[in-house]
Amino acid sequence: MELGTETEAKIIQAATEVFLEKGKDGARMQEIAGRANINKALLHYYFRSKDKLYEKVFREKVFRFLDELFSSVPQTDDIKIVLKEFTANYIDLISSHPELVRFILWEIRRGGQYMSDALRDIFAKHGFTKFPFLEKVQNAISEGTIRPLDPLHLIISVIGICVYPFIAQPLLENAIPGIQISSEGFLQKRKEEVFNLIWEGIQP
Amino acid sequence: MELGTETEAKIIQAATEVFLEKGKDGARMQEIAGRANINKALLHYYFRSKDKLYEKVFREKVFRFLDELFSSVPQTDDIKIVLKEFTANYIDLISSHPELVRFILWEIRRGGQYMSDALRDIFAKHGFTKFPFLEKVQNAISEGTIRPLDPLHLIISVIGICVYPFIAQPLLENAIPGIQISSEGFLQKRKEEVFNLIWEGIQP
DNA sequence: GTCTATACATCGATAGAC
DNA sequence: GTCTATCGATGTATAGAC
Repeated sequence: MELGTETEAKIIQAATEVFLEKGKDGARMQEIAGRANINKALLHYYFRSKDKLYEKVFREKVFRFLDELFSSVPQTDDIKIVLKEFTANYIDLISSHPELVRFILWEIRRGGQYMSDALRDIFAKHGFTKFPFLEKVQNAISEGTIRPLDPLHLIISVIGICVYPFIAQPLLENAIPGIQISSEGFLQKRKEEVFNLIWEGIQP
Repeated sequence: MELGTETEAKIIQAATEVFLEKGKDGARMQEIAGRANINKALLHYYFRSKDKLYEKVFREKVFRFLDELFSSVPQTDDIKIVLKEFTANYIDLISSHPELVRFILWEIRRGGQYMSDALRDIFAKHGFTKFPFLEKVQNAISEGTIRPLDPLHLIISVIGICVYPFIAQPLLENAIPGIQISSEGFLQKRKEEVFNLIWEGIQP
């Protein structure tokens, strides 16, 4: 388990920037080398190919993101607190890594294999056998805290509600004058509206 | 206003396929020519460059999609019917073009200019001055049919809920064994769960 | 309009000096 | 480890015969 050299770190840094901006196919090894202030040959010395470099960058970025995401699932069994905190944390997390959304979208469009692998790794690391959410929702239904519903669909909806504004960010900011998705004001309001909609939507 | 030749249609068809599969940068003119059963030279005869061809394909595809989407907003003022029909229609529409959705979203994260242009054109064509939804929601709030909330956030949430399963489709189908996003069973269930969550979520 | 042949640039990747 | 130089493949685009 090495820490990696300084040059390696510079390459990863530069590669991340370029891959995020241009996508895998649009990215050029020349540009990555340029931003890292080295030459192309050195890129291939450290990482064997463009594919390997991309995989390394993607895995690292996404793994950290998912790790942070799943660490933000509250420990309590109180479904109201779980939902409130998770949505707020999730929105905060995404808003502080807006570029990453594009990266992940790109990868999913390509088939989503890396993402699935990363998810599996995260599950293994945290010892999950299923979405940590799922069980809490099922329990809440059994106890009658929330109305009967399909937990899987609820989770999909919650994630969709949280993540969509950031996916559509350029479009929304272009189509709706004055809106600023990443502004503190919008995020604050968004968290309230999201939680209210979901919470009211699942009352018995 | 010509109808275009048969060859032109073949090219558009092939180009659409390849661009959707590989993205703009990943697409190769050679492959497009191959699928259209012509040679590369003819591509440049009909469309001057790869850029022009891409723009043409994207604009056409997206315009039709948005046109269909906005045509599916029900005419009635009954907010319950509006929501029920719109979500159902929207989910149906997306499920019949899942690759297009992922493509559009990726394109949006690239800057979204084409999309914004297309949106503006659609608004102009239908004579909208704002989201047709917005006014209906505002009226429903004034009449007390639904609780006070921010209409803009509601719309964002509704769209997010509908579209997200298809964005994450490859990931979901990989991570959750047995799930089939585009299957009739899932879609049917999805429509019910989505409407229930939203409708219950906005009750006074 | 459609083809073959080819120009020209750029890509990822490698060889070899230091 | 780091560089220059360059390879072979492939990309977009064009010239010119038919």
